[in-house]
Amino acid sequence: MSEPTDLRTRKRLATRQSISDAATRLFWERGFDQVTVDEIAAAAEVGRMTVFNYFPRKEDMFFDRDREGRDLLREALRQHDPSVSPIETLRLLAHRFVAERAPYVEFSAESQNFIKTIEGSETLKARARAIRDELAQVIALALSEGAGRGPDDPDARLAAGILLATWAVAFIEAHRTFRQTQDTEDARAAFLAIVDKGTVGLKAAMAGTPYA
Amino acid sequence: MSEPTDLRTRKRLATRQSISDAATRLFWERGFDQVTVDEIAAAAEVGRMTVFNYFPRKEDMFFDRDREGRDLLREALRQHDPSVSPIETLRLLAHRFVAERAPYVEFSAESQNFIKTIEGSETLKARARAIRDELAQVIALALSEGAGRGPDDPDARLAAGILLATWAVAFIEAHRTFRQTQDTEDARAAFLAIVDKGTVGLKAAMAGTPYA
DNA sequence: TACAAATATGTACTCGGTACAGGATTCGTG
DNA sequence: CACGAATCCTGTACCGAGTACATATTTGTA
Repeated sequence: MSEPTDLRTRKRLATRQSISDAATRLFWERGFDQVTVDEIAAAAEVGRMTVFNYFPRKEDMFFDRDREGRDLLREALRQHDPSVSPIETLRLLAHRFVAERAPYVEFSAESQNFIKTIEGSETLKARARAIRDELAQVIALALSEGAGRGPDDPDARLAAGILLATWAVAFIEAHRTFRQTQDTEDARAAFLAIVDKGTVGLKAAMAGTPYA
Repeated sequence: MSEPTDLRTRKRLATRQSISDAATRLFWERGFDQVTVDEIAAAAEVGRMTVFNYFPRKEDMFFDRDREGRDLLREALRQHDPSVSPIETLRLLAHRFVAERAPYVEFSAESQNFIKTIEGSETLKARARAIRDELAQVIALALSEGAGRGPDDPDARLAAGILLATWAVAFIEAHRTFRQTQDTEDARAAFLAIVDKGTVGLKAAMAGTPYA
């Protein structure tokens, strides 16, 4: 995490950051679809190919921290307390994410704009759905592995699917709440209320499995 | 439903069908991404613009019956027996769909290829996810409306989200089962087992709401 | 038959993304 | 310090989906 002394990597990270910053600014100003990759390249003062070198898809400049989120999730699941059921662990994890204002799980004026930008672009919505499915797969894998079952255990997949559906609805509802009340605490409460409600169902569905 | 005597509409439908047939054949032969719209137009003996006239997106030629499925769902929910809970109605609906071999809910050698084609194309997977979300919205709307709640009632959204997650997992697992056993009945059983398991959870989550 | 509406198509364009190849910079080693 | 090799940056040329716009053709109707 400390500053790399390596000039090459320092430059590389700087270039990447410069592109990301330029892209973020332009997306914020005009919306995702109203910005071309050429404009981003020009704004970041790099060649067009350099942009694609760092961000294979245009959407990757927007969802820049999705890998981070996935790793965070995987890590949290890997070292979970064996005396607590996996599903309960995930519920607590959601609570912790909210409390700690984890990436993508905060409800503020800024995150409001984030949502608006996504909703204004079919491409971004598609990518959001894809990320959601990737997260479900990560969780399904972690669950089945933790239970000593095969990698495509149907129960694990069902649990992960229900869980991500719950989180997604909670996420959207929390932002809707914030939009109406402008109150972060209200939004957090709405988020957790839905997560808890979904968890009740999830536990019921997983009764008799190692996941409940 | 009967043959329209109108020449104009007859021609229009014939053209549409011709494009759809050509596209289906080519997708089947080479996979979605390996076929260009120009090739489809040539195979259907129409101009390229005509293709886009009937199918705004290339994916629409593949998921040609998605509107049909949505309407079917909406219709089935509109006229549901009030003595049965909405969620139970949806569970029975899933059973009925399987029994009646509704579009997209069959497990055969042919549908196997359908799945394989989707899995071979990121574009098709993205579209499948989008359709899934559209279906969730349809159900959420039907649920909230039936209960006299507002159009974005969180409970309805959560129920719809969990339901579609369940159906999606059931769908995938059923196809995986079929791939292994080549037995349609096994696949159906796998499908319904997951649907029922998800429904148990859904009812638990929705306890105290009008949907359970 | 003449006219309006619906349908079919061509041309030209935008934009995201890829293949490939060459140029520049930085790093390690003698 | 010099030199080769790896890494990074960039340009050119291309592909394919999708759109805008204009036009031609066909069909229904007065």
